Amino acid sequence: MRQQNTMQQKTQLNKPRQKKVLDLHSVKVACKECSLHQLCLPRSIVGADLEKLDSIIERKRPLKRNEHLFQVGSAFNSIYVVRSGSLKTYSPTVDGQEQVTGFHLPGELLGLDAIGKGKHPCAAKALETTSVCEVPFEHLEGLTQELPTLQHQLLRLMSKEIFDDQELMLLLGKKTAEARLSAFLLSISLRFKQRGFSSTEFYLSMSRNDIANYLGLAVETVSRMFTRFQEDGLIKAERKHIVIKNREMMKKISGMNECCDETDDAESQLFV
Amino acid sequence: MRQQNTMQQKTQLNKPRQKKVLDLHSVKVACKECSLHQLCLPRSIVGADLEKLDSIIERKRPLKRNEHLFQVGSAFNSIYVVRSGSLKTYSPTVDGQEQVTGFHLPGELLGLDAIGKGKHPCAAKALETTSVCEVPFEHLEGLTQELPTLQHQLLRLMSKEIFDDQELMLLLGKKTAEARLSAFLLSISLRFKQRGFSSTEFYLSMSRNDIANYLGLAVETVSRMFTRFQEDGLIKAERKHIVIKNREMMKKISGMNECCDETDDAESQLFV
DNA sequence: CTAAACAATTGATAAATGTCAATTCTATAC
DNA sequence: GTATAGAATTGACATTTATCAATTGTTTAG
Repeated sequence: MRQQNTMQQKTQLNKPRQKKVLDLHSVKVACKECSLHQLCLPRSIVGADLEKLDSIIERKRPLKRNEHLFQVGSAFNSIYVVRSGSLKTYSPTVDGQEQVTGFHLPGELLGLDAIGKGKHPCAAKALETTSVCEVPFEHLEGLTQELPTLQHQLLRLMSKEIFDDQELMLLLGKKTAEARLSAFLLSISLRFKQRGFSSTEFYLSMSRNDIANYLGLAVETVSRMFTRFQEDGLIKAERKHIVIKNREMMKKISGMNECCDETDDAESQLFV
Repeated sequence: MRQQNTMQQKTQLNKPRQKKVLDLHSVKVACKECSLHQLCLPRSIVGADLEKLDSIIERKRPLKRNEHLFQVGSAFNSIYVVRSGSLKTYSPTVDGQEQVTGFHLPGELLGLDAIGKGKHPCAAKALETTSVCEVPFEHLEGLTQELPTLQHQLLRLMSKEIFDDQELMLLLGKKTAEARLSAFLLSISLRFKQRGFSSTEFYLSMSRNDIANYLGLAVETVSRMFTRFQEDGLIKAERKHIVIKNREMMKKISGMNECCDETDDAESQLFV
């Protein structure tokens, strides 16, 4: 067995049993002690400000696989930060199918798309055991009035979200199946890296079906692409366990801009 | 000749020569007198607050067709509101092509995707003679500290942008060529309607090439779809002049959710 | 541990879309 | 007004991807 960290495991490793241990019943770990602290908090927020921020954040019991964080059309009250595990967001389509709109890894946000209309345009479902921080939006908005840095941070994060969505549109709009899957894997890889996980070896928590749905392809096509990538020595794929073997070639195939590259530095992921 | 209002003409019509006329050299019309006033300003901003807001907004000379508002990679200083005319935004791709990421009609915003990194990830080019309001972001951010309503408005608008992008991703990800084009036309139609233009008859300021590029299709496919839609009595298309003849059928073809429907009320378009 | 449900893969075929090429239409420059 | 370049349309053909069907592998519930 080689070393195979799921998002779950990594989070656990980072926070070995200390004073307060993450347990399924009472999750009450202050922001200061959270394993995602460095990723999650704006650097500039410290001391008393940090206390303020911490005081508004609610920690919910972890979600089990397939449990919903919120449903389509439900009232928007909070935004969420993934602490460990992962979720997918999806919308219902006219024909009763679901359409996957995104995957959310540790340190990433959910719910920003709901601010405008005051209700969630999509549902969020856990892909594995997952814990999130809940940030009541009214409180957050109030706090931003006191803390200009926080406001700036929030605007930056929303802007990043817009930017990322547009990146993805580039992908979905134009490319072939192999370009899409390649770019998808690189995107996941980069996001893992930004959170301190391995960028060359990781577990995909989502099914082939979810990936296909997300990329606008048939499951069979995705499966065939995985096979082909493997034959071509680009990756090693054993079900959900993925090893990136030839990143450069994958970049070429995906037709990615440089901007989607590792040039992204830590700054862009900070939050609340 | 039937009545054919371009975005240009409509804007002119709404603001017949008054005290201050829009001329190509010195555009200095205060927000209060702007034809987009009702669309553009949060209702709640009045009196002294309006003056403040107005004071930070700069008005540039109109752009001619094919002129750039900003280039890829240029420093982010301001966000922009389209007053009349229209623009497209696009990114360069690896193979030197451009990839169209969006079209921007009167009352709509540009530049929100640049806040995060401090530089524009895409370029913006005028599709016709176009005038915009420039809102220096630092000033705006400062103002939001004084005016909570404005802050709320800004967050809502950014959220809407995220929401809209995800709508589009749904489209690009999954659908057939006819679904894409149909949804595209309905989207344009709805946006015209929200700005007070006709939703059944309008001019497309962008070329078939731009549309195809945007939708991730070949020009030829788009052209054939236009032809087929016409044969099927869905639309009447004479080059850029479009008449929607069977909106219901088009909705069905596009596989759109109800949420993209006319249910969108005026609230969602207000801005700065 | 076993059965049953589900997920993933693979093959054969059909349908959709892209590519190449030719033609017509439109706008622009002189 | 005419010439020219660009945009849009149309047809023939090649390629990609979806669909249908069968098989294998994996997880879950009892």
